[in-house]
Amino acid sequence: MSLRDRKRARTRQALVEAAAALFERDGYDETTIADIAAEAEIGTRTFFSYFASKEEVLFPESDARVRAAVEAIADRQPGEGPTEVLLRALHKIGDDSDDLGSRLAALRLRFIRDIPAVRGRALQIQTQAQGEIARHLAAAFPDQLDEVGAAALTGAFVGAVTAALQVLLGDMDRLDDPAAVQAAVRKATDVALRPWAG
Amino acid sequence: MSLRDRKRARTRQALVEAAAALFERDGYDETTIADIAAEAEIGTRTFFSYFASKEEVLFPESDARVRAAVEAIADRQPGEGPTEVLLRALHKIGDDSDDLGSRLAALRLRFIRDIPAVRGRALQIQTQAQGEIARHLAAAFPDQLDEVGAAALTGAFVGAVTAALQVLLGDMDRLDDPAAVQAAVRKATDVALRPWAG
DNA sequence: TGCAATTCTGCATCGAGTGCAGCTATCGTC
DNA sequence: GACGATAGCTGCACTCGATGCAGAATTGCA
Repeated sequence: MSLRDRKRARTRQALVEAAAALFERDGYDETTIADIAAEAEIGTRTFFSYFASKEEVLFPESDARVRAAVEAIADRQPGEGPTEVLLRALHKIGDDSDDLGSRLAALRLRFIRDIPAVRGRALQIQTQAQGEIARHLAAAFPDQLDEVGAAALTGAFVGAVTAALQVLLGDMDRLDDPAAVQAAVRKATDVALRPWAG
Repeated sequence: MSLRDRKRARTRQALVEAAAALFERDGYDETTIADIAAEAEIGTRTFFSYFASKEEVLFPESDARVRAAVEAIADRQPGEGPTEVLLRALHKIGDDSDDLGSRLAALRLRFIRDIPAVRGRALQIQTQAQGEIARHLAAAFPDQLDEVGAAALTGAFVGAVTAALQVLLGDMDRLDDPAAVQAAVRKATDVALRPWAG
């Protein structure tokens, strides 16, 4: 890893932390990109060479969950069918929401709930992730699933979990309590996926 | 209905049609709100007293589908369970996509696919609709469903249909062919809801 | 050390969206 | 039909997100 790359990674991290701090202190709308860039000690213009928009800085690891799911699909046992594999993949995602304790994760949840632009971006990321998972699932079970069937199955699972989670988190006041959020995630996956578990 | 209201409705309609015409001719990004307002012969500032954002003008009847679904839930037969009612509601929505033949509907589909901001807004509208349907469903079956369960069930159905439809429309080049789109919608609902139909 | 390739940065610009203040048109009443 | 009251329309100024561009600064490599 060259000096350039290391420096770039450090600057990126600094931007995420600066944004988190300012968002936390002043709120999302009240924080401008110029503020964030200044806090991270870079030029305003340079922000956009790290993140394409203001929302992106809230989702710096947006493909981690897809990787986890793809991994779970690849690790399938000989006897497993598509449903079991997908269930395992989603449970895995739910379990190792590694960064859930971070400041950024709490902010993200709050802003997804409160700021339309952030909610829209989150939904887009989720839709894209869902599509990629579906394609991997279809590729893993070519004789049991076509593209459309895999998308429908994945959409059903993800849609159920997301909707349940939304209700559970919707009337929670302390989104910054990792244990409570983790419990909600677990309950959502349990409730949503129960129909298929048996 | 007063003169004021009629005039307002007419202006609103004029804005939708002006936007459709300009979007069709020049594309979404290339059309400014000032253009749309000028075409509809109102001041630029006035646009925002009819639509809160540029995307909104593409979704002028965003609550029609929710109304249809709520109606279907209200019309339930004595013997029906939540699943059957919800299936009927979603099929009804899929069937009477009344405006599907319109210029605006074709544009909307294309822009949902191509323009991130529009896609984000569409996903938000869908999420909200889904939530309202779930609440009505929970209210209709208070002893069989709680809020979370109703959300999960609705999310599973809507998620499945949406994901299937996305694949089917994704590699379609003529989104302005109402028959083809209608066929895709029908196929998506069939494929996605088949697991529950039996 | 010096050259080439990236990266950073300020500047100018555009468009979306908001607050405000004044004007115009409609409504209900006399 | 005239009248204030109310709601809607409009231009203006402004903020902020986002992009293109060109020059300065930094890093990689010979």
